[in-house]
Amino acid sequence: MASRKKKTSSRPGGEEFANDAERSKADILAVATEEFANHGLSGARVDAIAERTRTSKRMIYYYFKGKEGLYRAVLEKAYSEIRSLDTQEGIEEAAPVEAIRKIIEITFDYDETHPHFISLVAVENVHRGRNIAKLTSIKRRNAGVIHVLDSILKRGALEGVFRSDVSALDVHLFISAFCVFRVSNRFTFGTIFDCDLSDTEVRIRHKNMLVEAVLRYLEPVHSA
Amino acid sequence: MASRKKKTSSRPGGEEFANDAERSKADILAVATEEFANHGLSGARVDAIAERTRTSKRMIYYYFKGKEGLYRAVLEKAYSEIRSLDTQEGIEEAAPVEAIRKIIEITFDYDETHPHFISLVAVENVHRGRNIAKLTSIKRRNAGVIHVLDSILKRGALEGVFRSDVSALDVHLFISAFCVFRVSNRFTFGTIFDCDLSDTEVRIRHKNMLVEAVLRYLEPVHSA
Amino acid sequence: MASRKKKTSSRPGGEEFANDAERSKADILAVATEEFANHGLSGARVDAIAERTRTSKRMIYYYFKGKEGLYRAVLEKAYSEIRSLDTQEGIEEAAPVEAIRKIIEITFDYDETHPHFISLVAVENVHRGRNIAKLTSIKRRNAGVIHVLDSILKRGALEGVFRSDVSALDVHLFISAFCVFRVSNRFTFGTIFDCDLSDTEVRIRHKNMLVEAVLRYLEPVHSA
Amino acid sequence: MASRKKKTSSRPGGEEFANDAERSKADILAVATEEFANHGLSGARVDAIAERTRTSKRMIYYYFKGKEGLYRAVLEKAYSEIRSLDTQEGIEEAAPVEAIRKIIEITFDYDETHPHFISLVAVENVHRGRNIAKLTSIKRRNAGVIHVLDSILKRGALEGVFRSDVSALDVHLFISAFCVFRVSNRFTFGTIFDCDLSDTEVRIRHKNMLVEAVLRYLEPVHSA
DNA sequence: CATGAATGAGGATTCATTCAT
DNA sequence: AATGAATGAATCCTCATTCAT
Repeated sequence: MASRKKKTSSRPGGEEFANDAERSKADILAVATEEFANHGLSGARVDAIAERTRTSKRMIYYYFKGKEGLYRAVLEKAYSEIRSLDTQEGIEEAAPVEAIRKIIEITFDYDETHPHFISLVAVENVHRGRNIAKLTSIKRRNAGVIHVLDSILKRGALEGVFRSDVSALDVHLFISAFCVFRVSNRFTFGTIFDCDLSDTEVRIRHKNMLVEAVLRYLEPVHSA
Repeated sequence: MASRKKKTSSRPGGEEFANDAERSKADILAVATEEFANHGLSGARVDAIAERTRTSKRMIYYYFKGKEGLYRAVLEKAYSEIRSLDTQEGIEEAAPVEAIRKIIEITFDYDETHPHFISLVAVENVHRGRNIAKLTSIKRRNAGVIHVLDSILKRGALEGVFRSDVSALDVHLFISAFCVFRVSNRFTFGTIFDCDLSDTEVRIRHKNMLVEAVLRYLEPVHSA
Repeated sequence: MASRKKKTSSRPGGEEFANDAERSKADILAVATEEFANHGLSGARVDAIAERTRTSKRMIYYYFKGKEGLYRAVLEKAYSEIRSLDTQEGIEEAAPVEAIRKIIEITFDYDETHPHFISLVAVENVHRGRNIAKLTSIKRRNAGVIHVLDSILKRGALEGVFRSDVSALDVHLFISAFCVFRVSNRFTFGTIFDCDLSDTEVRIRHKNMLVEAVLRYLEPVHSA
Repeated sequence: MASRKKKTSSRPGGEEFANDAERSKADILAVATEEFANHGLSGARVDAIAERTRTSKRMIYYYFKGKEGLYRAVLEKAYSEIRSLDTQEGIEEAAPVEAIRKIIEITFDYDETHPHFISLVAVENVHRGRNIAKLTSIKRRNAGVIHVLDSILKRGALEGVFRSDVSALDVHLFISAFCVFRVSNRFTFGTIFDCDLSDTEVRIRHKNMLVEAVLRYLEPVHSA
């Protein structure tokens, strides 16, 4: 994956690609991500992907073995690009309530700005998660959120601001459900209820709504 | 007069199909629903559908014009089968809190027991809602929930048990997001976080969680 | 396989094909036989076969599922066309020596006039008989020769004109080896030894040679 | 002077290769022999050959120009390895009958132990001997058998133990046919007649059978 | 209203080979 | 004398659809 010797690298250490091969691969992956997100696994056309690429169809097979290999690479890349919450500055140190708010906002904004990723996940679920099951790297990386959430919840419980009977996994599910659904189902929901979920005002309202809902849910049981 | 077992309808008015044509159509639709849900729009094979059917491939074209027509019919049927909340007895009359609980439980259970429907909606969203936009009947039927919710929310606000600054649409989105996500993303979520969302215990916990979260969210703003 | 209803048959009961489907299949098989015989299994091109056919490439897949299916059909047909010695008139009744002579001549002439069949068998052996193993019909049909030979050898032994210590299978192998080799290896043998095995004079000489060799071999052990 | 382990030849005159180049060539040829024998000319894959080799695919092109060049080199090597009967000690001096027996046994054993060679010859015949025709060296080398056989036959005729009306070429064909066929057609013959021609007992029986058949055939015409 | 046979157009993949160094 | 990366040109195959009855 990393560059080895080629001297076509622009600047060592920069964001640029080490060489043409890496650049080509990235080019193919970018196009393929869109195609798979917009047409599904079977609906995406290798020809169509190749045509929108700087390279040829042959290269897709050279680099990714086949359509399915490309799809898996796309899936892996999409999942790997999620900036883990672990690395987000300030979350671990912030007050529990603020940390939760921050996590929700990051999640909400990420999903909002990465509809292709959301689509890809939908596609993968239609295919019963067959491919993601084979990509063990994804598992390790993404399960990290749970630990972060867990420590915040525990801290909040100790401080008396959160109830102590909720699991991090459930909270994550709760947050994800809302953030993902808004994006994944924007077309059917928008059509049926004549609304535009991508509208800025709506987006802000929904983000606040989720924050409020989660925080209220996490509040310790009201003393009578 | 060349058909063989024409007009085998048992009794008009019963659950039975009016005739073989209707029975064949329903047969095709049932199989197609599964295939489209499990393989997506492009992934589903007309041959595969025909093979699992009592009738022949030719009939699919006869009844539904083509693959896309069949897909639309499947989509329409899936949406039409959602028992509208309007018709659910007791909801309109129940106390607001109970009505909300009831609505959530019905929604939760419906999605839980209709994964094909959830899949189909996911498929349709991958295709940007292109087809559902053409099926106006769906719009009319499904928008009904909003009215029911709206009247409950209004009633709750009047009675002082609900805050008055939330829209029915947002509450519906909130509820749907959770219920749908649990089903639509069960494979990726289950794989990444090593959990089984279809587990009975988990299901009950989640259902209660949603009820509690929504009701807490709807509570009037706490007086300081 | 047999005609069912189509009325395109020229004359019922004649050598003609029952309908277009059968005619097309036979057409494809004839061309494919040549292509597989001349280029091998991998060397034969589906496109090339289709082009020399009255039908299209698509039909090959329709009728024979794929290239391998076509190859197997070709193999089966080639083997099925060997007129079994059982049905040859006069052999069972003839004097043992004459029967053997007749069998050799029939075998020799058949192989001589069916180089494509010989080639096909060579191709199949290069592929370790993988396909013929699956065509059980061939086995049944062709093993018949052994019974005929066996009864002749037994009769000859009883009459005292043949020795009794040779098996029908070995005699068949002996005869086949010579007849097949002359055809299967005609190119390498012809090139290396600068001779033309298809020359009429040579062919006659070889046929007589084989007859004489087999009959001498079958002679009862010379009393000293 | 850029090569790494150049000129590693151990001792001139030994069995070792003169250098790495020769060793690489031999390595490629050995692998290619198997691949061409087992999959035919078109069926053999350059990639597959390269993969099983110590060197890279590029070397095949470097040394042999291309797939066909490699095939020809394989063919040439296979034919060149046949130890000419000329060099077999004792044959020319032995009594005619013994010489014939010896020749048959050598031929029989060689073919039996070199199935890849037999396969290669079959492959070459499927391709109508196109390539062998271009390899004149093969012709010179292999035609030697005929001279040896011829002198033995002549000697036998003079001594009165052989008839004088048979040509060396025909006898060679006769012997080769049996020996080659047993190996080349072992799969189809074995499958159809449910027998294993590689069985030791069968092999011995067949070898004796051929010796006896040839010698009986060569016997002077029986006086009445 | 019903159907088995046929098919054009396009889709995924593989092949032997060459390029740049 | 040696090589890893790249590729144009086929090649096999599948798909939704229509035809003829």
